[in-house]
Amino acid sequence: MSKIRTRFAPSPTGKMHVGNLRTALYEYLIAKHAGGTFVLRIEDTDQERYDPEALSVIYETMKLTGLEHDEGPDKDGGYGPYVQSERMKTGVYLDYAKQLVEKGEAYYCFCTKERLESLRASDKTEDGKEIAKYDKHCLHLSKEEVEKNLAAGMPYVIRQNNPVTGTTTFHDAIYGDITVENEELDDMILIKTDGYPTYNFANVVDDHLQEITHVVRGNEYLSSAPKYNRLYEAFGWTVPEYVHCPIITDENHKKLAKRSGHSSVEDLLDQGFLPEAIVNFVALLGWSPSEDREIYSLKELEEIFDYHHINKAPAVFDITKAKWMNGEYIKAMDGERYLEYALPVIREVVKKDYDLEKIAELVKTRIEVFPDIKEKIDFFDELPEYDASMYTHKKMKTNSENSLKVLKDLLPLLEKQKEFSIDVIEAICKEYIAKHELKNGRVLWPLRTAVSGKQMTPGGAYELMEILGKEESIARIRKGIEILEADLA
RNA sequence: GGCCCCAUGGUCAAGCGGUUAAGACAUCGCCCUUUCACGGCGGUAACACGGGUUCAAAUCCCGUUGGGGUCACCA
Repeated sequence: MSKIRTRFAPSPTGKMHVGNLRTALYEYLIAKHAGGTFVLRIEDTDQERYDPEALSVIYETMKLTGLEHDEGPDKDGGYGPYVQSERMKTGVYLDYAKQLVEKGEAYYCFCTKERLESLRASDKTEDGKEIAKYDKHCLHLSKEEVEKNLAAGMPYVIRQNNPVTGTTTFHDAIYGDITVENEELDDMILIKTDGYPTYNFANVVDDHLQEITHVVRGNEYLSSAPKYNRLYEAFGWTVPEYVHCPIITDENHKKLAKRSGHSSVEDLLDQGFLPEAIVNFVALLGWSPSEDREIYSLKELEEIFDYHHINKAPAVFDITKAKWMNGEYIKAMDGERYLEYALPVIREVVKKDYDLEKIAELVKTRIEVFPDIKEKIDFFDELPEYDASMYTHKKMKTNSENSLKVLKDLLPLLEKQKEFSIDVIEAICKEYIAKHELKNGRVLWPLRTAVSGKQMTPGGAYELMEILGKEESIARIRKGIEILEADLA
């Protein structure tokens, strides 16, 4: 068996869509699983939408997610160039297109855009949708006419010449054999007026020349696959293994689009997702391992990935589950790297001179994505306004009166302390609790409330007081006493 | 609208003719606990419908319904 070669062939036209990432990931996994080669090829045949920034986004994303290519524009493997605009300069696409013309599998077309538009306009369905299928107008041009037009420098395209009878069948690893009527096949453009090949054509030519064995793509390409297939057959080339993946949709079951807010890797990164969590999650969209497990590193995926287990049905991108998974990754992060991510977020909220690392530690098991941190620590810099009713907790058996007593009793004990470490604070409280034979909650609830002004905090009274320090803690307890006294008055 | 694809809980999904129809997220309850989380335990919840084939169908076939995709000198 020949060596497996897969390729990721993005167009640098915008952000990296999660569907693209998944395609890239599967291509990568198929190659790596079999010890094959993963190629990066840049398909920049659309000079109008070309965006140099998008190009760096591609490299950046690949690097971040660990999908390292074995060959590409920056890594020659003998199958270059790996950028289509550069390949075009070699004239390959035009040469191959001409070969097809000679075989009668393609033809020159001089139709203007205006004619094509009126063609579409004249062929509308009831609901007003256009049905676009070229009418083979230029197929019937005589050789002389073609030559004359060419010599006159008339703009032209080259179109594929599909038969109007019979059927075409192609094979897909996931969907099996699919057959369509040739009548349905549009004579798609191979070479554009600007001389560039279309994606459709360049893709086939390059995949052949670069000896790509497995072609993964989203199933939105399923309907054009027969046309690609005909191209391979027209050339007499071996058809690669097609692997069409189910589409990724939003919660409304529509193709995941920008408006969802999380359609691109960039969006996800901005929202505080970890690259490895994104990879893990996306791997499991439309594919599942045979064992019952959810968390996989890229390395582990390489070992177990089997593209035959890819699903057929579209998959909803469930941001809730994605967040859960990200939370799992955060919990498992090593301290140093965690801080790299957490600290900047904490600094946005906490400007005072507190021990930010301690705050980070408190919050680590309580977040799913990093921005979650913010609302959990907003009480550090400034004690929020709060009501005396916060001191009343049924289960803790606390109310304004007994809370007031606790705070008043504890205040002098705490004030005495020189060192305000968690151990010292805890010892004082424990002693007080024991002495009065109280439940922990009876004293710790009021204390935490006073010190934070919130009903939910990361960590408890001890941790918070230690971070806030003696001065601030005492001040907040005093404030609490004030609030309670006002309430009872 | 034509063509193509798809159909197991709210979501991701196991399942390949005989199962008490897994598991995960979400949700609900309990335990742990100074709150919230974490962790642990448990519950609710699914084979779209109708015909076949078969001793036997979530699994195979046909139809219906529903959903999606696609119909560019974009990829």
